[in-house]
Amino acid sequence: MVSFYAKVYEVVRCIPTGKVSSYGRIARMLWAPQASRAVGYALRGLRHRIHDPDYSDIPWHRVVSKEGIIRVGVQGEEDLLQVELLQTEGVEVGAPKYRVDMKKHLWKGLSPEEVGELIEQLELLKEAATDRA
DNA sequence: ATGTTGACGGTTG
DNA sequence: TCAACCGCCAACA
Repeated sequence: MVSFYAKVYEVVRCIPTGKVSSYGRIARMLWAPQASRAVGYALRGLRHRIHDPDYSDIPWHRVVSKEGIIRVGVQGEEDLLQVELLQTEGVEVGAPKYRVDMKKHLWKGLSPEEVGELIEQLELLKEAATDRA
C-alpha cells in the first residue's frame, strides 16, 4: 500500500501557482474526510527538505486552513516562510492574522477520477520499485 | 499492541 | 469574529 503521506504529496504537487487548497479539502479528495489533521502532519516536515530532490518539488506552502489562515509561529518563534512564498507567487496575505482570500485563490481541486489515476500511478511506481528490490 | 503527537475542522458560547 | 473544547487520523516509538 502506498502511504497516506505519499498520496497527499501527489495531490499537493497538482496545486497550480497562485492557488491554494486546505488540509480538509485534500483529505476529502483522498476519501478520508476526517484526516485533515493528518494532512497537516504530512506537510509539516517538508519545509526542512528543500534540498531533497524527492520532496523539493512539493508546493507545501499552498495548503492553508479552511478559512485561509496561515499557521505562523511554530515552536514559539514566528516563521513567515510560508507567507513569503505565497506572496512571491502573487497571493496577497492579509495582516495581522495572515489570511488568504479563499474566494479569490482557492484551487478547484481534482475530480475523483483524477485522484484515482494519480493513486494508480503511485501504485505502479511502488510495484516497480519493489520488483527491483 | 498501545500511547503520543499535532500546518485540522466543526461546534458552542 | 474569537477562543476553548473535542473528535479524528496516520506515523512513529
